[in-house]
Amino acid sequence: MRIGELAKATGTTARALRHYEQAGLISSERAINGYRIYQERTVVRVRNIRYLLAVGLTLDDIQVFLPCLDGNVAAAPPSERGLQVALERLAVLNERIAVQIKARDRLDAVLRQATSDQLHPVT
Amino acid sequence: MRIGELAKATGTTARALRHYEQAGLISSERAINGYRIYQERTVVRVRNIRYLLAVGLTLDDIQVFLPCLDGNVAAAPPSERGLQVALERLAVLNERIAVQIKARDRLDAVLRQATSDQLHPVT
DNA sequence: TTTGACCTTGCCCTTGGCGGCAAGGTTGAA
DNA sequence: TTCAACCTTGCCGCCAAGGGCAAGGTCAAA
Repeated sequence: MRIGELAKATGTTARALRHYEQAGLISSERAINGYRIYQERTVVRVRNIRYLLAVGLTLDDIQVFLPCLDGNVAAAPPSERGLQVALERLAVLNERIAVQIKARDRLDAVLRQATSDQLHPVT
Repeated sequence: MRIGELAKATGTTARALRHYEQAGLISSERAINGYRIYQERTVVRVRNIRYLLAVGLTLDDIQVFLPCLDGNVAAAPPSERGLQVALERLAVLNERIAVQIKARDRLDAVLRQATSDQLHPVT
């Protein structure tokens, strides 16, 4: 299949697929005219990539999952290192979330005070 | 006071202060030699800017808070529009947090399954 | 034959808050 | 005098995952 077809099959864009290729996550053969030709299993591969992206990993992280990208990622976990990376990423995510919740709460507090000031202005 | 002094007083850098000035958040007079000269109250102003940044606003958002940046931002809330912007920003923050929590939970689920697979390998 | 859909590489742009560097002027102190 | 520490403007880089465009090649159908 060609890049446009793969894009449609995976709900992404040709641009993104070239990006994944440049990142070393997928590969392709070339037709005589230079067009990229993908194998059927690349569909699964790309879907797994998208899944891991949606899960909060980066393209760089996903490198580690390469060996198992053609199967069911959610069911067939990767190597030790894959787990390690995923754990680290989980920690990063949790950290980020915590920071943003703190910010949210502070902003919330400011607003609460602001509106209460409006209701009960300081005379 | 000059820029370096202000930077130290507010725990930031000269580079950041020039950035805030370019964003129209602070202003300065110039000495004969071209050096920026700040008033004392700019210290409070910059601290307020930093506070609002930490709270999750952008420099652009903070524009709206300009009229009250010299007082206690947390205690003296801004105009209607300031509140509006803050509310919108709060919504954005909440949205972002929700998305990341979803991602976190999915990654968590993957890992949970992965480690349970290791504990109870499929024979 | 010519249109139009598809493909190629390459390169700049986006968001945000600065960091860092170049290349130069200013000043107080040793 | 000359050095170090300060300051100036201006501009590129960064991080991430692509978007978008230019300029061109390819191919099937009408």
